[in-house]
Amino acid sequence: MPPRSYVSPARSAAAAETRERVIEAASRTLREGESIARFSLDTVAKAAGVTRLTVYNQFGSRRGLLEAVFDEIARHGGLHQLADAMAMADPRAALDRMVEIFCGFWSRDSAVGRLHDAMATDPEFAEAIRERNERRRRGVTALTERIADKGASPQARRDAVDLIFALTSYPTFASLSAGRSKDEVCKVVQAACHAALANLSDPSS
Amino acid sequence: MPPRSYVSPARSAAAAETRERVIEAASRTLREGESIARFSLDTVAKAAGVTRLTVYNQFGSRRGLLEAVFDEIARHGGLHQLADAMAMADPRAALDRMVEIFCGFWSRDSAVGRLHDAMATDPEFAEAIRERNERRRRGVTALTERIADKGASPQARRDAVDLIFALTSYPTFASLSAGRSKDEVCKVVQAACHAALANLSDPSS
DNA sequence: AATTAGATATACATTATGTATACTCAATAT
DNA sequence: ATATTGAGTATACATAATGTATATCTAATT
Repeated sequence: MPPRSYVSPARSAAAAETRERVIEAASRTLREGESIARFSLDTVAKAAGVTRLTVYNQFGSRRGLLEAVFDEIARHGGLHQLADAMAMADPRAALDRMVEIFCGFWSRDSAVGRLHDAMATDPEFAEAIRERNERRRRGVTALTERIADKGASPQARRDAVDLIFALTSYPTFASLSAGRSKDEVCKVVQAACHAALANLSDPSS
Repeated sequence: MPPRSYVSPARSAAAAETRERVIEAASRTLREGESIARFSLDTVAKAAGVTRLTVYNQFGSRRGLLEAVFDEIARHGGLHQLADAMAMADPRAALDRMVEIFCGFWSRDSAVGRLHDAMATDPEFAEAIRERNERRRRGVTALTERIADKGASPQARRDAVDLIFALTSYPTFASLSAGRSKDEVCKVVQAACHAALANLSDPSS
């Protein structure tokens, strides 16, 4: 008697909707809660109107849920604009645009801050987020290579990339956000990035 | 029958020694453990050869212990050199020295990284650490004011201060430390700080 | 009409923090 | 000398969170 497994459009649609509802409840809980420490699956489940076990059914673990929330935020965070930015003719303008896009991303949903907090307590989640940040690093590297003079040393290039990577990170954005609008932070970061690149084109150093 | 309370030199000395031993065990546990999540008072107590309740006796809470560890690290972290640095005649040289001192501090004991992780889960601990960082901010502010031209706008000064504050923070240090020695990180940060100050003295912008 | 996927109900194991109470023992005070 | 005190211990308990296990319910499919 072979099991007659099947896929059910109605069922999987309902499951997908449940999943969405849980993710929505989770990001809302992250946004409104004052610390990642108070973020429990129990709270999320209640907010979504499901059982805690349903959350485990859908995401496997707390970590799985957090990753799903991050990916959802990333989907609506405007990162798709990066492709256009990278395609710009002027690499310096492209970098400015990239900074703008990431400032928009970091500021769009305050849950990203809480997710960065979650990196501290869950090394595997931290690794997952770091991997997602590699895209930003690759973008910075590509633009830096396009900007750098032929004579610029590999070390100078690496320094510029790593510095710009740090400048465009969430922690830097959060630090500069005290008393500044998103656009103001953006300008400060852009200026700092310009300065980081100055060493690569001006051989006077 | 009034209670005849008293202070015992021998007892309080023994208690102080116990306290030291617990702090030492805690920082070692932080250093060797791979995540703040695995840092429990139970582990620390066993490592120190005392009971968990003794830890509560001495520090009141997990948070109290973490603050004590941070303060102990700060005591031996070379921050006392800041006074000399601030007294230097050339404010730019003073800032370079300040960056050097903080790079030394962040790199001296890897437990500081774990303590910064603990900020994510405990808002009150985070606030306590932020207060201790205010000293750095004040230092940066004072030096920036000494460096800035008379014509530099208040906003430009604030931007420089906040950027340098972010550049000299632990997260930036940790980010730049991937594949770099302490001294190499120091040089990168110093150069970035110089660039952040350029806008304040060169009216060509 | 039987079966299946998703969700629920209930229970349990484990790990932490934090509090409470009674106890041991060496260091003090009278 | 002897009672008392402070630091640490032993044991127990309350609470909260993650994660696993098992049986059950219900609507969608075959």
